Amino acid sequence: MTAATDLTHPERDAIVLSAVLFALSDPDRLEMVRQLRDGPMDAANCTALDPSIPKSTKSHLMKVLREAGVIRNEPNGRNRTLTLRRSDLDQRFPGLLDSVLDAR
Amino acid sequence: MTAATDLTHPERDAIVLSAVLFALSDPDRLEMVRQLRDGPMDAANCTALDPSIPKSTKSHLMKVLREAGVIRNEPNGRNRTLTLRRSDLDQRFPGLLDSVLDAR
DNA sequence: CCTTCGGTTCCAAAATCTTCGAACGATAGG
DNA sequence: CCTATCGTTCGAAGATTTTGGAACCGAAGG
Repeated sequence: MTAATDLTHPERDAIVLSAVLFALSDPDRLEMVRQLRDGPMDAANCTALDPSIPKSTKSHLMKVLREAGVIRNEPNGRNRTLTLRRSDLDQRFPGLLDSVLDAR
Repeated sequence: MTAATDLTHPERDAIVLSAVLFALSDPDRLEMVRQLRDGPMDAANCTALDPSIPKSTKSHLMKVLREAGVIRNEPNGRNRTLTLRRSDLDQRFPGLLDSVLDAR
């Protein structure tokens, strides 16, 4: 049934460089990724640069990151847990994520 | 009159991460950057994935890379020399360029 | 000079992305 | 059950990018 709770994620080997770079090229999306650096978070606590954006907009930002393979978005009770796909990204594109996150 | 030969380039410290990631997120642009990895090239020899694209389109691809601070584009006789701004990028975002170029 | 050879600029059309309200879905709690 | 909460999906409008033809520009060569 592909309920709204089962979102699709690309396999590690299907992650595409261009899509990852594009996903990270937006400041709001990058900010969210930075917040996930130290571990998973509930979506509610993970905010974009402007925390007052509508939820549909925020949902779309998460979607771009998820479809690019940057984050995982899984149901967790009545909210959702976001996880940075660190090891998948590190294996596929060694050094990329760290260099982006370390950039000031 | 700011001749067409004097194109503007951002200072090293003015290079913005988002713009660099965006510029590299296009396969055609990335291909051109890869070709510059081993040294400067004449623009005529540096091609996108599809070598038959119109010259105005190619010029636009180069513009995005240049304005993001990824490449330098300087007049050279009656053509132009493209140079990857490797040291500027390495100083500003250590490891980023290599990790992108090393990605298969 | 005049022409040719790269390449840029201008401009408008097409394609893609972003934004956000409204409707919907699933879960936990009363 | 019923409801409130958190998030996704839909759809349409707005903004940004991409594309490519036509005009233009400077440098080199006859």
